[in-house]
Amino acid sequence: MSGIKPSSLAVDIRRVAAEAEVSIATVSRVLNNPDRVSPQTRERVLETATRLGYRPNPNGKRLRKGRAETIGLVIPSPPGRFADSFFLELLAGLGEGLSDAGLDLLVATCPPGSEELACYRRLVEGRRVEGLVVARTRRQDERITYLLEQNIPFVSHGRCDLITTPYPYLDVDGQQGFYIATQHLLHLGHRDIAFIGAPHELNFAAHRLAGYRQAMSEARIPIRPEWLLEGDLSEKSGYQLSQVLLEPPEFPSAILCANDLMALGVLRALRERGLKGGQEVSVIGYDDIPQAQYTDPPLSTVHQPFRDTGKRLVEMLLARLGGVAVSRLQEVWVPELVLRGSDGPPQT
Amino acid sequence: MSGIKPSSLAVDIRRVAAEAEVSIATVSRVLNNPDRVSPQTRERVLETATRLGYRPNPNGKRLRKGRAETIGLVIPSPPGRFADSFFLELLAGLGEGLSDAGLDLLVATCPPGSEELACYRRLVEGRRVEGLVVARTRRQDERITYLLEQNIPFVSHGRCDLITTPYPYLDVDGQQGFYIATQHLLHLGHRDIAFIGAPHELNFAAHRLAGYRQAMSEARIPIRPEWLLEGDLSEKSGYQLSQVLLEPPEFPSAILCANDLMALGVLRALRERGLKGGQEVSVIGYDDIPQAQYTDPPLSTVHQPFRDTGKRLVEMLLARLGGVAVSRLQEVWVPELVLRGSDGPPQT
DNA sequence: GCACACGATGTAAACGTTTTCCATAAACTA
DNA sequence: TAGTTTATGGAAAACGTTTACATCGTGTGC
Repeated sequence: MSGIKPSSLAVDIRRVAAEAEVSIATVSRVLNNPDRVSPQTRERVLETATRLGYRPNPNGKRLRKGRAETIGLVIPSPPGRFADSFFLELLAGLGEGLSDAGLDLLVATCPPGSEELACYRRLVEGRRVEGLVVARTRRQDERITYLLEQNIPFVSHGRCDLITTPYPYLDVDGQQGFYIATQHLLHLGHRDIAFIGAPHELNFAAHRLAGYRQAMSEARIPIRPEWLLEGDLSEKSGYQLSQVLLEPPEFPSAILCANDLMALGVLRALRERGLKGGQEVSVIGYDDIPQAQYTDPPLSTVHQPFRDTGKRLVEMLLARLGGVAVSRLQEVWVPELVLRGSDGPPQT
Repeated sequence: MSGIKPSSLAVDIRRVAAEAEVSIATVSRVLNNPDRVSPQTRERVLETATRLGYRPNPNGKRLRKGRAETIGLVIPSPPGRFADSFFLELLAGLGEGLSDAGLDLLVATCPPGSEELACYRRLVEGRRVEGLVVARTRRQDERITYLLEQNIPFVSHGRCDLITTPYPYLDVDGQQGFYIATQHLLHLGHRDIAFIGAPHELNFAAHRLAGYRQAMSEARIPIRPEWLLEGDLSEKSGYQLSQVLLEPPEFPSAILCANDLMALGVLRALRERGLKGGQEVSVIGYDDIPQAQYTDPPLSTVHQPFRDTGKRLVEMLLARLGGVAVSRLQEVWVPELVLRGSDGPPQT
């Protein structure tokens, strides 16, 4: 019951003050407002502080300042295995900027669904975080509305098209990304382009679909409804849906997938049928996950700079915490089409 | 500079006390030692607390209790892309148990190398966490020695063979895993089994290699040094190393890979050379990552229950925090060989 | 030489809890 | 009935900071 006793008592501000023969106020000032104390005492305090290895107790500080000094990220963790490298990359990007700013990163995981909002509530209403990053937005996202309602600083990775109240976001333009990708296929001569989309509640699903639609419509090519599918972003789902696509006597000459994982599934299905990806059927994914370079053929895809995104999200959140207006914290980045081996002209 | 003002003032313990017409001490007792207060006042306090939506300020509590109520995990984030789903799975497992225990999870990311220890120092000496989980241990792991020296509770995912001081760990027996896997190949009739290992500083690298060695030695088959390679766990590395393996006129009939990612690379190399994995060359990986089910052929591998591992790690850390002896917190799990399509009898 | 500002530091009051003491009252024991 | 335990709840002291305010020289302008 007693637990573990710390090896040595931690040194607190009093100790430093006593040792440096100043008041604790001065010690605090040296650390927080260095210019408000004379150079000689500042030096002396600084010296004793480092000598004693003084580290301000974060809880004392947080209590006094009324700040959590922590930002939160909740990661959905579906049952079963999930390898969404997206979140890991985002995490790496976030971590980089945060520790510099002296903020901690609190990560919560929760099964997607009804418990998700409860998880946000715990962080926000329990005052455990002073800001949040929300990722993988849905078209109508209860998390965003909740956070807006609570008036707590946050930044969103991705927009929510159905929410009109302004909020800070950083999005990568999925419509533009797939507009370019589709145009590329069209220029190669494709006309029979199928589309495997993402779950329609996800905001980016609509965007990527819109890009495809826009390019097709501009080229005056009608979209065949049976070639417009919706997957669940998993490799398996891409595999299964392409079975359907490849079944009829006439099948598409190109398949656009809303993410790379599904594209991987499509490539596997092609391989099984003895079809060469990039020759008999072109495939283009979205995200540029690490494996995309190593598929057979290497996957052409739309690159998302997840890590840079994470870094920028931190900057934006910091700005928001500093009081920068929401209107100045809305960014949309243009993604880049990276061509590898899985696309080519249609075979005649 | 002013930042954002909270929409409403948070309700504190005083407010609840006033409203319920008791002292703040009683309110605190109701929440922490419910049986030390009479049923009727307890009910009254509870009612007003929920009515007002009272949530104890974690920083007040932490300061008073001298506990961080937070455990830490530092994730190495090498520059460039890293898709180590391992950490994400672990995270999911950890998260599950932690929030139940009322503990927060602080995640830090840092580039591997010299900065890593500094990151641990920040968490420990800055009293930001009251316990840690360390993962992916090295044979001689400075993190472990540091934490032992600081006498701060932690649990390790994986052992450090070169550290003799006892410490709490949960490991999956890599030696046993690859012993079984190698035996399986031997029973199938293979004699020419190559091994692509992990970086030798990693602790599990030694174990997995030992399992392979043990089985080979028991079968009295000498190991050809040119078939004993070391990769860096990436898909690319597996691909490149298998180029070397497959080059000579006589090449191995089976390749054992210290992780699945490298096995994926081997499968790709095989495919490029028109060799069928599981027929011309058997391949067995380690980890059982999600993609393993979807490779061509599906990858036979040694399953690691990452999520369960994470859950158990939390239990162990909680026990450690509660004062359970280290000797009772050392577990080694036996992994399971899962056979899919990438292994088969050697071709004669 | 005097009022006054100013720079440097100390004093003390928060921040929101938990917990150790007490005080009271009620309920047993002898 | 006196004395002793027991249940209940209040008062107040922490926990380690930051910061508003007070203090005290010291130099400046006139």
